[in-house]
Amino acid sequence: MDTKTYSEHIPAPGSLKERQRQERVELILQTAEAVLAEKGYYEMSMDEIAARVGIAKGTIYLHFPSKEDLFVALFKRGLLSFLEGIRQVAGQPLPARDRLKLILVQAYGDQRKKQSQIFMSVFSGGNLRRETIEKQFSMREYFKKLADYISKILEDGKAAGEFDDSIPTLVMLTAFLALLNRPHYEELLGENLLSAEDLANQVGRVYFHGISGK
Amino acid sequence: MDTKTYSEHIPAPGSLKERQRQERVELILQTAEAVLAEKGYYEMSMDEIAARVGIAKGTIYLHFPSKEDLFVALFKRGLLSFLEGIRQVAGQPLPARDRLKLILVQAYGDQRKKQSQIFMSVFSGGNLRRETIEKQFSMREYFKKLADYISKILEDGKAAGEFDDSIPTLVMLTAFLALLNRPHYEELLGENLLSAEDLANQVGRVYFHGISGK
Amino acid sequence: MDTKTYSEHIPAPGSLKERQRQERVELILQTAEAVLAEKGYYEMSMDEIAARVGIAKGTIYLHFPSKEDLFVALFKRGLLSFLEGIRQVAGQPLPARDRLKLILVQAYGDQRKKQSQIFMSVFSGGNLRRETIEKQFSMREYFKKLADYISKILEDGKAAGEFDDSIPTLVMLTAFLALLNRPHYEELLGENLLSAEDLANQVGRVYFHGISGK
Amino acid sequence: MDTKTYSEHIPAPGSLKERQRQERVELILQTAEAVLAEKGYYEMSMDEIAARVGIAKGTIYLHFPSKEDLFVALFKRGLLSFLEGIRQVAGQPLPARDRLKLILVQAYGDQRKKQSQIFMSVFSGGNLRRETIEKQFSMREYFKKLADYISKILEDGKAAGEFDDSIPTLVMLTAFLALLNRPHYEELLGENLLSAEDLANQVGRVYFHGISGK
DNA sequence: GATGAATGAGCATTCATTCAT
DNA sequence: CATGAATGAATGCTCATTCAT
Repeated sequence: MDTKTYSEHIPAPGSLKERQRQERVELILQTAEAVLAEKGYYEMSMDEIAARVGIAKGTIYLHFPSKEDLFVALFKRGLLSFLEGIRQVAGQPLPARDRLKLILVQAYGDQRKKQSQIFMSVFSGGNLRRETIEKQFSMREYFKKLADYISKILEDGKAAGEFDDSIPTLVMLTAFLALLNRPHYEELLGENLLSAEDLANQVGRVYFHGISGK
Repeated sequence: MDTKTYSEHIPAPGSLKERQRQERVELILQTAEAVLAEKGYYEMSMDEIAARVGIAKGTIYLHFPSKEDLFVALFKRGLLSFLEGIRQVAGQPLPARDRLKLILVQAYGDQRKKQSQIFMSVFSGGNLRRETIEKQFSMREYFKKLADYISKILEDGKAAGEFDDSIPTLVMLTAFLALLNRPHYEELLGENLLSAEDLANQVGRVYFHGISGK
Repeated sequence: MDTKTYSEHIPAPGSLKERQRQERVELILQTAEAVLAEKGYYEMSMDEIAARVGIAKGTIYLHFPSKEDLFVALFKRGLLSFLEGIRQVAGQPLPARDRLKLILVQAYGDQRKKQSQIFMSVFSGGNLRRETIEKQFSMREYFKKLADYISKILEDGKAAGEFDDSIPTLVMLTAFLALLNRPHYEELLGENLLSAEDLANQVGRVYFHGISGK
Repeated sequence: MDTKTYSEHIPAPGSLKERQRQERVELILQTAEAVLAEKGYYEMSMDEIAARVGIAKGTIYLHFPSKEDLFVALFKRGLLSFLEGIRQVAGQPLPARDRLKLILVQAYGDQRKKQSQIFMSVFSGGNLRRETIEKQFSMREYFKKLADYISKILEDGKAAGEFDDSIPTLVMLTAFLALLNRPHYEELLGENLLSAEDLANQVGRVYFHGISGK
């Protein structure tokens, strides 16, 4: 333990104060999210976040003990949000392939969910900050969950005769995970970016049927 | 302008001086590559590079006007190396699917080619440093080439009856590009990382035949 | 001006309110004393004091306009406490040398009197915070008193034939004052710290008889 | 080991570069010494030191890895300087009491030696920064030396019949060490501060003969 | 050309103090 | 009166970049 908080106030959960605090924290998180998305971890400065929120720098430190902690909070939020999306999809009474497609859609964009995006980008961003995150909470457990949700869908699909049960689930999973990163290539190649849905459809089509001729 | 060194004095191309300069530049690039791979852009310091090369910090600035320029040089190198790998594969007298699998292998690892790795990691690392790079040279042109090589293979495949010619090449291409990022999930989920080849096989299998039952 | 609280409203001296205020102030002083003794001025934080007392940080500022003022109040308290100890000793019907020895004991330790300790430590701590203190109240007057008490004892001793009256009282005083600082050397050199009394005895012996052979 | 120096340059001991470096370091030390003496550790800022020296802040960090290190260097310097003074005095062919008096003079002032002063003030300044110092080098060993030099003189004195050999040397030493701190009382009490020599004479007189009447 | 000491803008973090509730 | 969230000036430290030698 390193923190030197002396005043550990535990306010009533529903009180006005507490609600205001929550709002403040939310505002900071949203702003930081935007800055992080724009500039990345190293170029996101506490000064800028504070300025954009319209508060003093010190105020951020009232809610997050350090830049790293703020970042981890952001990442965790993204991860949980992403996971929650998947959980909901996984439980829906739809054919396995439709569920998978919905997951692709979520991963590819769904602009409403910048949170997921943050998660995805950090996530796929190589070794960037991984160490930092690990120090604070175990991602493994959450990734296990993620993998479990997807594996479950895949197995549902096999059971329902939708998917070829001669292919090991793990292989299917691996390929699917590889597809989750939205390719950055597009921005570079092309004029018009595909919508999350269109992209998911194209990718999904291949995922399900492959490209081979008969 | 494409050259990144800014020596005003252009020595005779084959002279001793010039050869030594080239070696020096090469040494810097290789070292920086290693550091970049280990620590990422922001934690790669000019001091460390200089120390590892065994030259003075100022000397780096004789060859690269800034850290960003050095980075861009590195990235470009990686991109060209990757592209060259693809060009070679594309030209080989192999079935299209084998050629595609070789490309996957190259993207997924091929530890001998740290250069490609650098390229891939930066590349898939979200917005990281993209701006910077764009300022210096147009990636678009190179990506166009990359896409062209792959599209060519896909069309070869269609012509040879290997691939389903009712699927637009662009769709195939999009899905293939989405697969090029090696998923980071592995490290998190699992015990044993797959070799580049194994991973390419699994992913390739799905890419070619899909996961659907008949 | 000597009072350090700046409440504009002066309540009836014996009222309940006033008594509670006094208690509050006393509690703050005691706590601050402890923190100051433990951590020193710069590492004593208003947050910690408030937390230890169990009040809000702002409340401290109701009674002390600034950290410096709080410190000065503490110092003054220590000084007065030390002075009071000396006053009591000075008035006792004991041989001069016994009274001096008691003063040494008080200066060297007397663990019960943390207040005196605070005073002594700040006091002997070089220039530390002197300016600050001077801005707020004149120590000179109190030191004059301190010197007067001791000089009086020394002169009592001369009159009683205990001390050599060919030595100017001022010289005796100077040497005595020099001895009042407990040497920190001990902690560094040695195993077992002497008790305040043992140290006073040894130092006193030399003070009274010197170290010369006959 | 924590340092991240990459370029560990080992220059020729007598080279011009090296001499310049020494001068620079010396200048920083002297300036820092002055600031430390004026303001104490916590209010000595790296900015101020740099400004006074007329260099950039970063330059200080070229020579001292942190503020703490700078401080420790300063303290060590003071300690060694003080010790060296004592060593020289201890070896002189003078009566023991004259040697002790010289040591008092040195401790009390000798304005030329601000270094010793720094040492003395930190030293007597309570717990201030002790921890910090200990982390970096063992003071104990040096204090042992200091105590040894003085003990040696005391025993010389006993052997020569100057001092009463019925008093344990340790007692003599303890009292002497207690006298080493120049009393701060003076500044407060009096108009005219005594010169280091006058003070040493007065204190010495009492130390040698005590204040008792016959 | 090399060198590496010097630079200084930039950044995370702390904490005494204020003031709206 | 009491509170404690908010403030923001201050500070230690880093590191890409420059330039005199």
